[in-house]
Amino acid sequence: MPLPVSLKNIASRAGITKAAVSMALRDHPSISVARRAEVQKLAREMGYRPNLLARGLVGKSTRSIGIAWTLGRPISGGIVQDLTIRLWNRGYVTFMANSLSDPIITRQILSDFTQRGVDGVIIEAAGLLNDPVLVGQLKGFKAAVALASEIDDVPVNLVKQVTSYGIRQMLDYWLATGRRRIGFIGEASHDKIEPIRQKLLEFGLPADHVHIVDVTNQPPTVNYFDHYWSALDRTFPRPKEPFPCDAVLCAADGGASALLKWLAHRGLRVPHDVAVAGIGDVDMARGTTPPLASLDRHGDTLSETIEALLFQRLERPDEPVLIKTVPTTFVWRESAGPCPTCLASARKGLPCPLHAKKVV
Amino acid sequence: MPLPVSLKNIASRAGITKAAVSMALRDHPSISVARRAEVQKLAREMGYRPNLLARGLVGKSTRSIGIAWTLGRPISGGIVQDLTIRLWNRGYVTFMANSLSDPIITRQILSDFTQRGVDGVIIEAAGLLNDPVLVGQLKGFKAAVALASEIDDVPVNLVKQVTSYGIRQMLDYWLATGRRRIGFIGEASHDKIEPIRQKLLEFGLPADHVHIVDVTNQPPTVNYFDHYWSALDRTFPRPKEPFPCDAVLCAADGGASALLKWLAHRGLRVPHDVAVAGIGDVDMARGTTPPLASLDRHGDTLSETIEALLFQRLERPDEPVLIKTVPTTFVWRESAGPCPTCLASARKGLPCPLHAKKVV
DNA sequence: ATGAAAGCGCTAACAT
DNA sequence: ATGTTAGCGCTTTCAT
Repeated sequence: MPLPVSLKNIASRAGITKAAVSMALRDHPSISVARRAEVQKLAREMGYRPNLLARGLVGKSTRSIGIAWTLGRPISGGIVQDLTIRLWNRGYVTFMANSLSDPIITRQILSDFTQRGVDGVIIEAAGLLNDPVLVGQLKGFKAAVALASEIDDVPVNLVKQVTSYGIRQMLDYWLATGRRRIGFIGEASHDKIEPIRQKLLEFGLPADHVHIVDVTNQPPTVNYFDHYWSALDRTFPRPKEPFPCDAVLCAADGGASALLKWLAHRGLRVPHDVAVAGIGDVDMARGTTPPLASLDRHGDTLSETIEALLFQRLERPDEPVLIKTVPTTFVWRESAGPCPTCLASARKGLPCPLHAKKVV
Repeated sequence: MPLPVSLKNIASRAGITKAAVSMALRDHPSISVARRAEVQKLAREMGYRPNLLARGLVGKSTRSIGIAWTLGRPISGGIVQDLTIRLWNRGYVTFMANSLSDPIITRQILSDFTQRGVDGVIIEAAGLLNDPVLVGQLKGFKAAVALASEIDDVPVNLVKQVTSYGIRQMLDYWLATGRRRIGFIGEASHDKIEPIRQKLLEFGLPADHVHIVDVTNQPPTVNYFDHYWSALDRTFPRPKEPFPCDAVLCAADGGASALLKWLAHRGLRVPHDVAVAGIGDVDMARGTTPPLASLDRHGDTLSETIEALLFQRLERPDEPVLIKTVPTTFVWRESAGPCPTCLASARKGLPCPLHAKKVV
């Protein structure tokens, strides 16, 4: 293996100082154009690769970004991958660490990132932004972007996933199609439960009409199917008792697919007896029976926005912090009930443009 | 934000050299025990955090590992997440880069990793190990581990995923249950097609009896469902023509779930007319109708093995390179055909211990 | 325009 | 035993 060639090596070969070489390579005007070309050619021939550790030590940028994320969840996983590509295309390399949604671990991660001189951090901050220490750490970076769903008044660039948006769409549809006993399975976070309550109130229904199965998804959870299935068996141990809901939102598509099976197993028909929807809109949501309605988180928009806010801050550090919102949207499929387009068309006495034969 | 405190700051406060401080903090015997305690206390009070860039520049370790992976595929994604955690627990931080399975990009990534002085690299090397330049780069790291499925004679630690193992299990089962017209959908790589051919020959069937729909999964593919569905429509445009296979293996579970739907759409029953299996064994494989048989890649074993090989090399660099293999295993579910345990029991004239009522 | 000197924060090799 | 000097590879500043 060829040992690394440094500026000093080039300098001695060229008969000048390493400082001059450094400047020549970066086209500094202090070096004559002829010299520059000469040095650059030499560097290329010798296979010079700058030591990024040394450059980062003295320079103002390490061209690296730290990402602290709760890895392992199918939904947000794609965002991280996408971000990695986007950053690489901008000439930045990514430090990745699994925050496990834990404030202590996240503090350590951010501390490590600081010690490594990253230019910026991206943090998935579900609930973490309540920790003042953590927020203080974030402010220490040249640029920081948080992905959150609730907090507003935080002194860092924020991309806010408005989960409630899609949930409201979904509830409008469910309530309009006669569903009244709404259920929720998953981590019962504020941003998911509250919009349900609100919609119920809006329709003149009691807000405590939400049946919640609070399945805390410990971060390393991969198998949502079994996780939800056992939670359902635990919560509804008696097969003879009637199921209390006529529409259930699940916080994960994998869990929703479990619910579909579980309901069938109990002799309940979807969507006739119980409507079901998930969150995440993974590809296999199309592959369940019936196809699973879901909430699209718009991961592509999310990562695009995160990238934009990060570099906005990196390039113009003095401008005030920004908050951008990205909605979720309701993706209808059969598991949720009758096709909304069919319904709308039927109301006008027309056949459905999508399902001409299936007018309801 | 508190500006970073360096060894120099501590040194001037303590009235000694920064070198002495450095040694005191690391309990070097050259420093009197009393002084060590004194300096360590001072450092703690001042909130000293070593600059890892500087330490890496001079020291022999940056306590960082680079991962070059084809991100975005649901199967291998979990491995990366798991590795990130494992490395963090060992005190290492992870550089993550998306190789997109492209040799040129991967070369750049490895080059960048070198310039940043990583202690080791982990590379998902499907097909990449044929590139001699790339292998040369790998040898330049103190430790390198490659995850591959085919290559054997490569001078780096290798974790070999033996896909063929599970495929052979599956074909034994399919051929034993009377399936003869085997199909494959996905990227028709050697390690997947060859074991199918071999098994056919073993059973005295022509090896060209494999019907291949070569769906190249460009790396950023996320939506396997639609991808496979359109490939199926393209390959079999005429609904009236009989489907040529009685058993089909799909390279991705998401794609397999599309096949299930597509077959139903064509009026074919699964598993009666056509048996179906996927690869990856994602949680939602349990949620299709019928439940989807699959190949378990044993991601946990995979990442555990990668970790072991990496640190084995890091700690004992002089020992010869190792190759460890991890099999895939066939996970039976209804989509593949009748329950193997039922079959085995029936052969002995006993009821199936798993499905007592469903003896076939 | 050109080049030499200083220093980033740290640790290993040297003195005393 | 106790601590200082030298130097990692790079860039910025200062003098010519």
